[in-house]
Amino acid sequence: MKEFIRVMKAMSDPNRVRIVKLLQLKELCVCELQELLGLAQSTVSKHLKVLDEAGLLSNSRDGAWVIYAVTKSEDSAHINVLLQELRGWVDDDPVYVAMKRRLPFVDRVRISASCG
Amino acid sequence: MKEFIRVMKAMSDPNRVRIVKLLQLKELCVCELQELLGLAQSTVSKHLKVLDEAGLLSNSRDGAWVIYAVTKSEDSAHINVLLQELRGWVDDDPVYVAMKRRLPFVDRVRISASCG
DNA sequence: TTCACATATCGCCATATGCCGATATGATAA
DNA sequence: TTATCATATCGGCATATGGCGATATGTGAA
Repeated sequence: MKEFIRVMKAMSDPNRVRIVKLLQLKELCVCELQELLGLAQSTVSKHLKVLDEAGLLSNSRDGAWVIYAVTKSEDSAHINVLLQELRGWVDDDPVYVAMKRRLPFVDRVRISASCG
Repeated sequence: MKEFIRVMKAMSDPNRVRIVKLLQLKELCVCELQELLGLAQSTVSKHLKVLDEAGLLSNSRDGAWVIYAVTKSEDSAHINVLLQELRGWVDDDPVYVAMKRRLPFVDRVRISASCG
């Protein structure tokens, strides 16, 4: 029950849902999400923590950046069903649509790749 | 988005999840749910309103009782998927298991059927 | 080491949520 | 009609949540 509630609570906020849906399109670092969402960095970080603790996201470091992605592990089939269902459920949210449009133009400059 | 958030919020409370799962076994009136959940009547009523407004439940009158049931309408395929997923997801919650065991022994006396 | 950037955490505030008791509404029985 | 039962709504209280700015931590560049 606890796990289920954590997942539902995690998905109970529009900005968190938008984060998940953006990550379903492309893995992103915190600062990219911050720019897309237009929220304070601390707020984005807190949202990511909530999603992470619900088992919805995974993350990895790339230099100074932390790259977040939708979890791909097969250990929670239920979560995968929910994420799959989400794809077609909330595609018409205007705020999300606008973010999606801006997505290609938001990119970090990778320090580790910009030495040359 | 709004509808999705409403559904997620509705499913973000353990007692509401238990209500849905009990109703998946058998349609019930408010007083039966009240006894099973061990909550105040006003609290149960409020929970039912939240679930109802999320499109998860339907209700009908039977005399003085209001009988609640899980919605069966096909108009929201997403909700049906979620409800179906819920069946196998939260079956091990001890509180729910105890309620399930008590379910056969909790019943209203239907006024309209107890005249003879 | 020292600086700058990316991220995480902390403290605070406004609002939302879950609970209850009290009360209003709806329906049946007397 | 009046009394009673079932349900819904209201008001209040304690806690949870989402937002921000300030600050701490982690990483790479100089």
